Amino acid sequence: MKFEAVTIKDIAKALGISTSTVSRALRDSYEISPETKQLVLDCAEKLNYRPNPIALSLKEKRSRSIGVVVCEIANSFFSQIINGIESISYDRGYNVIISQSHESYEREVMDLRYLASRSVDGLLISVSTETNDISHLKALHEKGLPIVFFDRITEEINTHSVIVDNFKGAYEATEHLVQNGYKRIAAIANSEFLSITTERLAGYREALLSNGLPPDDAYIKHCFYGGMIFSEIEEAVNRLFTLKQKPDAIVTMADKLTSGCLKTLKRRGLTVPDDIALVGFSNSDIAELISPPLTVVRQPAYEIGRDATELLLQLIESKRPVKQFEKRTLTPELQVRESSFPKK
Amino acid sequence: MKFEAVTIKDIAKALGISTSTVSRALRDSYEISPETKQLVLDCAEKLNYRPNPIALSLKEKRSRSIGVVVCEIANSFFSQIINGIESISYDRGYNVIISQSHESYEREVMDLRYLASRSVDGLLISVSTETNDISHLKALHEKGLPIVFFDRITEEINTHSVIVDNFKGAYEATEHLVQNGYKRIAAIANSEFLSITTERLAGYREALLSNGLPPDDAYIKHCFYGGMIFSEIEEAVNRLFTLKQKPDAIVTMADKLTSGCLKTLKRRGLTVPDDIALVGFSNSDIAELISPPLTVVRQPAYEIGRDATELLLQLIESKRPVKQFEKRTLTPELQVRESSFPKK
DNA sequence: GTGAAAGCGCTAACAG
DNA sequence: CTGTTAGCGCTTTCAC
Repeated sequence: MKFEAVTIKDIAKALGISTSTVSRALRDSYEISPETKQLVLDCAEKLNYRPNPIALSLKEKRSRSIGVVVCEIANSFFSQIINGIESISYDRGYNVIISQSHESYEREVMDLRYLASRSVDGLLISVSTETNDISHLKALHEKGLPIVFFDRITEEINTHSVIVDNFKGAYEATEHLVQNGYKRIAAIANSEFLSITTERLAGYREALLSNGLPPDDAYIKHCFYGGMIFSEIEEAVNRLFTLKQKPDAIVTMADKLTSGCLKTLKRRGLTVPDDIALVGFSNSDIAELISPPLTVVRQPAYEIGRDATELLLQLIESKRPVKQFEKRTLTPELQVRESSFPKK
Repeated sequence: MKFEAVTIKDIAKALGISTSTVSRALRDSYEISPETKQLVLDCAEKLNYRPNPIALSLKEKRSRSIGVVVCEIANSFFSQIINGIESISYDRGYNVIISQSHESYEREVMDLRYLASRSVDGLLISVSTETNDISHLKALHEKGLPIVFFDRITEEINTHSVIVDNFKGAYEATEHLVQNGYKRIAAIANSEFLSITTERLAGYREALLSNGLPPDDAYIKHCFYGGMIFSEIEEAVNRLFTLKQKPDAIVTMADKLTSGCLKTLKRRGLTVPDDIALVGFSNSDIAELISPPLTVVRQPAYEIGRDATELLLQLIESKRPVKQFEKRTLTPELQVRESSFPKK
């Protein structure tokens, strides 16, 4: 059930010339006479000739496709990133093959195996929250597969990466709460080894410290599965409320955690920000429609995708091995709304 | 900058046998002696041999990839669909190449040309809101490209399609409003020629009629760009408020329109549902967190993607031309929340 | 039971 | 300026 495509051979036959002449004419080679060129071009047009990318890939030993691994497509932050990835790849004639890890290390390893078997020319990845051991990535990298990390990166592999200033994002969110009169600010983050966790918690701690509030680890909760299991977030929140000194504000360090946390607070019948304030990393387009309108740290997701793709294509298309790597850091934005209004 | 892959040739050389023997051994052909087979298998294992999918594609004249065209990835409904598409394709060893039309007809045509040039084995598409003329799709279909439509379908091409019962979804949403005491129920929909528009508006009209409320076209507004331009929705809403008899409720017929409409209502300082009630098609995971919690028609998006992919792979892998086509209709669910609470 | 050779669509080195 | 040929990795007749 597949339609027969027109090949270079058909053109050659139609014109009574050799395939190589056709090939050269199509690529506008200087060796071909203008007349022949025109003839070939016209014929190609007439027969509606389309070069077969697979044959080209086989020849050039490149697939013109890149692999993308994210935890979840149906997450505003990542779908916006994919949007950015897609826009650049499309322009440059690359396919994008998307895989989801669903925050599972095991699934991530499988995804990578799959992408490698589809011989992608390069890889864009934000590791799963479960991923601590990155030997699967190292192996690919050592074999020469160009990789660019974004969002959740690793220092263990020397290559380009694109992130936002996570420290700053969390710092500003936390300091904003302090300035609005909140004193016992808790944090809910992903697993401990994730780069975004470390960086964001560092910003959070520093903001507390420089505002004279000693950070207390009892106020920091981790979600090992990144909130893929709702009960995980629920439990983290509930735990915070068992403390003698209940928190009066929470900073959530990722999209999924932000919505999950708010959901939990509501189910507990708490009013935000009167009972407890909330600021979270979130790229939801409807943060302003939420009740209460959410104060968020919003990341330039489209730009992250775009930049990561540009860097990756640069690696892929570079003639000589790239030795200098760039860690591009974009700036997140704190969007203040009601969920963090000054404490009464 | 690409790593050299192990080929069948390397194995042959290492073992001092021919490539055809290796090929046959790997495919477990009956013609090869068990000993040779084992030898080859072991060697392949040792060298970490991976078949080159591109070479296979060239030979088999199939790419093992399918193209997907949606208006926008960063839209809950579509990202959930893609999630479903991805899960099936992954299991069956197919790549998914995603393109976005951004609700532009022109862009859709370009996407299709691109996908065709990448020689996808099949196509999953939900047409853009601008798409009225589908000759570009017809051309591909006639050439033999298997196509499955989902969500926004067309009757002009005889093939499988997967939708939800749009009539029912809109009917229930509208009737629910009527039962809660609303009398002047407006509708905001996509462009007129879209299948979802026709079907949903039919359900809306029928619900009004069978409840003794004559439908009035002045209460129906279309967004030609599907709300990709926010001002479009804003204007639609504003127009409704210029009517002598202002509406007391709105039904929005798509995700983007729902959030856009609510945003507009809020900016106008209106309270939902006291000033005006709202029910909309939406697959947002945080509909319950919105202020007020939104009554929505939720579609089984993951299942739509899953079913559409199954049907497509069925077409692709079918030995004989398929003549019988299925229009699979899933059931949407009305989730009642505050935004449509009984009129006071 | 195994090997040699052709061919998928295309490019490129080598001849004229 | 154009044609011949080989080869990318793999499968598959066709010989032996």
